[in-house]
Amino acid sequence: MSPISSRGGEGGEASSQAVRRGRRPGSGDTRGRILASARAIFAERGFDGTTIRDVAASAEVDPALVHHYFGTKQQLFVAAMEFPIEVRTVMAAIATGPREQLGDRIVARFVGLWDRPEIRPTLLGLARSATTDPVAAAMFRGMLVDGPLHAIAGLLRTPDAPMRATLVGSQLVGIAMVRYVARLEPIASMAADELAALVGPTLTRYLLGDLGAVGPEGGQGVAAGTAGPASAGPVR
Amino acid sequence: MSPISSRGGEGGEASSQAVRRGRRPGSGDTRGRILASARAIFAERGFDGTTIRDVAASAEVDPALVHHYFGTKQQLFVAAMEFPIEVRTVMAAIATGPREQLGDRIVARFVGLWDRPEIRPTLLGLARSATTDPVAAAMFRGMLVDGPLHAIAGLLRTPDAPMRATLVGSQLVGIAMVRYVARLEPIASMAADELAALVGPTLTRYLLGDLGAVGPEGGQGVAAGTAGPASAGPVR
DNA sequence: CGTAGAATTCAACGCATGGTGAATTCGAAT
DNA sequence: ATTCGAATTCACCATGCGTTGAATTCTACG
Repeated sequence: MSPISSRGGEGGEASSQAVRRGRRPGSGDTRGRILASARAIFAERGFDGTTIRDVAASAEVDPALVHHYFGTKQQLFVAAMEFPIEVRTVMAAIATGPREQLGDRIVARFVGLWDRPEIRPTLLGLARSATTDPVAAAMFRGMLVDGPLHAIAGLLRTPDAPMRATLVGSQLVGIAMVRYVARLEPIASMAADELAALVGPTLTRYLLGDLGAVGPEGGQGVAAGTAGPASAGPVR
Repeated sequence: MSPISSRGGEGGEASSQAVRRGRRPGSGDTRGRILASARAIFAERGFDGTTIRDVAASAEVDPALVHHYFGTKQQLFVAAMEFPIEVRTVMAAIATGPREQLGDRIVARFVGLWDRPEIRPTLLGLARSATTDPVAAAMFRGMLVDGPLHAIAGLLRTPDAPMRATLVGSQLVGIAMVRYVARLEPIASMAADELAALVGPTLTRYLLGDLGAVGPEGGQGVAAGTAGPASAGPVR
């Protein structure tokens, strides 16, 4: 398609600085450009749908250079999808405030993360690839479940904490899928705080509410008495 | 790997009925076997991760035969992921019963569908592929959103029905992802009715509850008063 | 200036993939 | 028995992919 690589070499034309090879003259942060391109394309098409050649083209670079910097495609993916989230800070912000709005704060932080343009491609790429690629699945899981959700579960003292945390995870994943992957209206275009007001109570109930006497056999989940946490009052 | 296609032809051994070609002797429903294999592999690896050769091998058939029956790979996908859900019946079952358990019934039906072994591969395949493939996305959307969700929204008479329905969709998608795709415990192994009891109230609130005075401009969403539909009760 | 090393590209290998067209074999109708 | 069409396979093609190794060009340091 593109006439770029038509390196015919016909005719004389020896010294008219035909093609550039070897190291580039000025050229700033090439490595960074590759990484950015990779992030964008992974976000758009997922792991399988992304080709190293596309990444290279988008970064205006030879495919071999991609390998030179980041070895295999999987390693490139890992490098591109890695980002620094200050889990500690976020958790602290979530834990602070009236408890009947715990869920609202979680949703707000969650959506707030996705709405940050430097972060969204990463999360999108992970989400798009996690359904297929095991590495992506592990990263996504480690980023949502083993991180914040585990921490949240730690805040609760009840034995059914894992279940509550997983319920929260399910609603969060659903929001991410509907709002950012599928882009279903009106949720896709909704303001963050509005969404938080709508979905927050769900999470609050999952975490602190009375989920009803459950328990398949022996009822280990009932332990929490009437409400959940043995501490003062669950929901206010 | 498999020594099957080692058609060496060494030595004499001319007439010992060497290799089978052409039409097979007895052979029942080959087309159906191909379809079943396709469904299983699509469910496991998604659209991108599935190769026609794998499907053919799993059905013990030549790859060309797959093309013979179902043209392109996309068409095979569409054929394999199609299934008859009696949306009408399901909807009727959902609409019948006490309205404060509307959500429970929805969750129960939803999970009930996923738990049926003939149907799960289809839904899994769609879910695994929808994040990447546009065709799969359209099918998934048409199956969940344009089908039941739209119908549910129709039951409500309020102007914010689409929003309520999409919220329901988000929680359902989240459950599907956590329970069937990611297989996170304890939700993955939970009994259907137990899950329904936990998540049902969320959906009931999304559909009928007072979601708080919302509205970016002009608060149109309040219409539902305290509980929701003002009519005698579309939900019985 | 000279030179080492990093950055960058070229050219290609090997492989797997989706797809095609002709050939072969069987079942069923004539 | 012959014939016709469906079922099934073979042998390919063209393409695109991830990856590699050697070559080239620039920068930085002595």
